[in-house]
Amino acid sequence: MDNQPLPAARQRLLDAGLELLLERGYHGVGIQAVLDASLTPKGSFYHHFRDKEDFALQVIDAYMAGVHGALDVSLADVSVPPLERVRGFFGLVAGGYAKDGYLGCLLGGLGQELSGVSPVFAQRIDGCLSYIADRLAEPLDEARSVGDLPPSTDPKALATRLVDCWEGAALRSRLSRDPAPLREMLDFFFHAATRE
Amino acid sequence: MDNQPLPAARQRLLDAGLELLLERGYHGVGIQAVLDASLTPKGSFYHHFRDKEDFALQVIDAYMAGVHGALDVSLADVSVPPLERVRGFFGLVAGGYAKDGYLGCLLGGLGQELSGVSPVFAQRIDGCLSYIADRLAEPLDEARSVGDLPPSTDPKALATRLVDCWEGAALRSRLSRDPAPLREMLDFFFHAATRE
DNA sequence: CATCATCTAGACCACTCGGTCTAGACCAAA
DNA sequence: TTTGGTCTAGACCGAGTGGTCTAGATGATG
Repeated sequence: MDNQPLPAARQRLLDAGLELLLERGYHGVGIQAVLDASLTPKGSFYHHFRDKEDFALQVIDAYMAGVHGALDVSLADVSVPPLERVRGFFGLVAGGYAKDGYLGCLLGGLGQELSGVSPVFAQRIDGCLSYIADRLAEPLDEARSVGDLPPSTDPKALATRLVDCWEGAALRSRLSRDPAPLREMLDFFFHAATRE
Repeated sequence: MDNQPLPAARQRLLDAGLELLLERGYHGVGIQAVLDASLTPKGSFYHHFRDKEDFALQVIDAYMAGVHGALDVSLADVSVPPLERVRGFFGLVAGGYAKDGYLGCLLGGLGQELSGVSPVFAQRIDGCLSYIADRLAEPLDEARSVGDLPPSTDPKALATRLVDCWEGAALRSRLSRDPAPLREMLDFFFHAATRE
């Protein structure tokens, strides 16, 4: 059902929306701006999306598709030590941030802006972050098994902490348009987590 | 010069703005909503503030005045061990979050929403976070001196990491309207930082 | 060709936005 | 009492918003 190639206009709108929402936020982007950026008339927009909220939620889905890909790529190679697989994931993500000029993470941006008034967005984005933590918990558990993390480690809790702290570092990176907070946060985190 | 009591209307507007901006964000709050919430006519608003941007920046100043107060209160008592002073600060901040129903931190909220398009807000908010880290670096340095932190600790870097990770936990707390991410993040952080 | 659903095209609408403007209330000083 | 600055009061404005509507282009199928 989803295997047919996406209509061109729909894909153009999602691509433009991803870029614009990351830069300007939900209320900072008018539908007209998305239309202009993607050279698409308004009729097409409302054919493919129910309204602006539906559009933004589908942009989040598109963003998460990229995250899923990065997770699959990073965590698949079991010949790499588990902690390095986790770091590799964040390396891929940071590489994505670089392409946008270090505007941080769409989940953090929309989450901050909308979660005060929209339970729909709040739950959706909270679920996305939980999903990432769940995926990361597996290699962390493996790392504990092979002795790369202390036996007292709770992999799920550690993964949640890692994702949360990453979002904080992503905010700081966005404020300063600088990748340094991301790398420094990972250095601290892995240094700290491996001690006990 | 600043010692005279603030005009009542100005204070009412700032109070209402703080609450509304935290909940709905910059573009989610119209000036009319601030006027309605503070029972103030529009003429007063534009008498006291140049425009909406100026207003939001002054709301940030008001927010930071509270942070300064919390820092002063928490860090002053040298009879308390330095690491407990730092934790005490975050305890006060978390208590403030509780009063709003765990909507997180205004700096994180406005920072995410506006830093993509407004260098003014980006630099202002980055400066606020840096200031907090600077203040926290002092007790962390003291903790290192008395042996509560490893000698290899870089107090300024550790303080910056702490503030960044706190902002990430505050986002998560906002998404779920739950204080747990805040406490868990602090537990992890202090456990980790005190190991070598 | 004829039919019909899908998608493009953009004019149009009601409404809200940030911001301006004028009028007047209030009060201290002359 | 008159003056003049500060602050309140809200009508008003142009621009832009999200969303609707009708018309037509397109393309697969009978």
